[in-house]
Amino acid sequence: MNPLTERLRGAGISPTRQRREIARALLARPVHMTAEQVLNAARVRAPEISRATVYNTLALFCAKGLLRELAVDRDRVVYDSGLHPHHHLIDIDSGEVRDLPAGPWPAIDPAQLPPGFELAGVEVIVRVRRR
Amino acid sequence: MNPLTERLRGAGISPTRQRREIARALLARPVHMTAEQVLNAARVRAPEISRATVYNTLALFCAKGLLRELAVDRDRVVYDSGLHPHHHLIDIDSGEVRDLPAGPWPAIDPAQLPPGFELAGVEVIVRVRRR
DNA sequence: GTTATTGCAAAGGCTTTGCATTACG
DNA sequence: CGTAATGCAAAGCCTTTGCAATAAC
Repeated sequence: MNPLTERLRGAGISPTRQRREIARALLARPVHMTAEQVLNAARVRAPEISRATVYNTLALFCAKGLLRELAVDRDRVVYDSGLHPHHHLIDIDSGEVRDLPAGPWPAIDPAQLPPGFELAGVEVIVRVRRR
Repeated sequence: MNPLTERLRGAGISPTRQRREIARALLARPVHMTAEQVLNAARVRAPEISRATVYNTLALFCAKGLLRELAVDRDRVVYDSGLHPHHHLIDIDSGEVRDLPAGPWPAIDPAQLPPGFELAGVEVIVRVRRR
């Protein structure tokens, strides 16, 4: 039926009304959104949704691999629904995030890691400012 | 005289007692420290130093280019006194930060940036976990 | 009917602010 | 002396938590 609902089910997540609205805002296409933006977007169709539910759901989606959390800087966190390997270009003044193809940087060779560690992820952030 | 004091002067920073203690903790060698760690370290020799002063001073040192602020994740920020180009390896469980040589990643070609933007910095974070 | 999910409001943690006091040149 | 820096406590912001009400299966 609804592909988003199926995606939630596939990830082992009960597709409640609130979660479906959050998924609609976030998972329909690759986007970068703050928690507040997600709340506002979800409230368009589900006005009663609470901050707590948004935060719970964002953490749940991250844990299930539907989202990535991206620490833009000390006080900006965005949730990224682009699942393909990619990096980020960030306007340091506005906080706007844009995707970069993962191409320019080689993958990490796991053998180069310190002994006893395994790779959990690589994050590349290119910060720019308007000239 | 004192090389750290001279460095502060060279950066256009009045070397007050508190700032000298913060510089001693942070700038004497390349380290990664949280604001709280800086406060504790500075209080060893300047017990009256306040959180507000530490935060003010960290922001000042960053603005003057003596430090870089590194957003490890949503709730971990460290200040990095390593000034040479380098990237970071982070234990996602402990938050421990280690430097990586900048080598494996080529420098960004400024011509590749979107028009109207200039490069402000590149951050590479390799996240690992204990196996 | 049970169990999971939600909403609310309060609590939390870290950072910033306002302002009087103190140190500095 | 005049300006800049500091300390304190309060305020802020975003996020999490506790718990009763609600919805899902």
